[in-house]
This record gives sequence, C-alpha cells and structure tokens, in this order.
Amino acid sequence: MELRQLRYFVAVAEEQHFGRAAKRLGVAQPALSRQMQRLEKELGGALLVRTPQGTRVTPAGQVLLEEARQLVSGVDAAMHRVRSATSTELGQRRSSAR
Amino acid sequence: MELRQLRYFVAVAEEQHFGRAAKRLGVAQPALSRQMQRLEKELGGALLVRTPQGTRVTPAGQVLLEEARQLVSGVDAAMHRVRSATSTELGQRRSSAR
DNA sequence: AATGCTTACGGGTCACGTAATGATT
DNA sequence: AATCATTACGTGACCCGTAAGCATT
Repeated sequence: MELRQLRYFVAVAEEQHFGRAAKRLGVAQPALSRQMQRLEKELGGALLVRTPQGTRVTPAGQVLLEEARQLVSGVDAAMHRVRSATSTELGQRRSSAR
Repeated sequence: MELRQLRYFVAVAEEQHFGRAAKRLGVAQPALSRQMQRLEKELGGALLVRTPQGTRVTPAGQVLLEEARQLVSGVDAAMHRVRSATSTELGQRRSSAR
C-alpha cells in the first residue's frame, strides 16, 4: 500500500466520480482506475462500487477513507515538522535556541 | 515522500549503520544510500550524519524518526482494519453480524 | 589495507497518457 | 447514443543489484 494510492482513493471517495477525481489529482482516469484496482486487490476486497452514474464507497472503503485521511494529513504534518527542525538546526551552533 | 523511504529511514536510524540496515531490510546498501539522499533532498536538510564508524541522526532526523514510526505503524494498522472490514462484509447480507 | 558510504552502469518493473473497448441507461 | 469506467499499448521514470570509487582510520 502506497501513499499515492491513499491520496487517489480519498479523491475518488470524496468526488464519487473517477473523472472528477482524476481532474482534481491532475492524472488521467486510467491511472486512477489501475491504482484503485491494485489497492483493492492488495486489501483483499472491494472498496468502491462503480456504477454508470458514479462511484460510492463500500463499508470497507469507508473505513479506509477515514484511515487514509488521517495518514495523508499525518504525512504532510510530519514533513512540515521535519522541515522546521531542519531550518532550526542552522543557527543552533552558538545561539542556544530558536 | 514515500512509505518506503520512511521504513528505510527507521531501519538506518535504529541500526546506526547502512550495512546492517540494508541487511535487515533485505536490500543492498546503494539502494538505501540513494533513498536516504532523496529523502534528505526533499526535506531540505541532513537527517543523518555519516562517519566512517557509522551513522547517527541529526536533530531533524530524530524528529522524523518519531513521525516515521507512527506513520508506518499507522499504515499497518489501517491495512488490518480495512481487511477486517472487508471480510465482515461477506456474510452481512442475511446474517446480521459477526 | 580495511571499513563505511557513494557514484556509475545496466536491466527489470511500474506509472502514466492516449486510444480503443465494455457496460449501463 | 451518451456517460462512466476498464483494458490495450507504447514510452519514460524509478528502483534495484553488481561493480567501481572515495574517505577515514
């Protein structure tokens, strides 16, 4: 399971539409379709219900949606924290802090 | 930033040695070296201090280490939860639960 | 010279976009 | 026929392992 797949999944689940999700993500629909298939295969079950009118999440998909949102925002937060820590390091040699 | 990089980084930080970390991960040292470089470049600063005796984490690396552990275990937990939810769906049509 | 990490090189895998196909209304 | 998603196909990027290089002790 990769972060890309989690980000893609959140977009599809929220848009309930592969086309709109793809546009929002800046990728083509087939890329999305393949990644969602891969994700479902790895997790061992359907996450999305595809209909000609659009797409809904399954119960398992709903579980993943909540987890994925947390993880994705957690990753973003971690990146910011590390970047802040990196910048802070620069002036730390002689000034004690900040 | 990808999960692979986070897993690799945790191994290096814990082993304080690229060679041992690579062995533990089942990859070759160069693969590890490249991924750590990529990660540091993306995060905009050093995460590891390489010495001929081994490797230590920088302050920013310490921050990342804690974040990475949480994220990696969070991903694993999410996968288990979704898999459980998937199995549960199967018998839900007529039997109410279990 | 030995240890530890990095750069160079070649091969296999993966992700993507465009185009064509399938399915439902 | 129109909409939504999937499969087919070719290209480019990425990851990896082996081999060679650099630095420190």
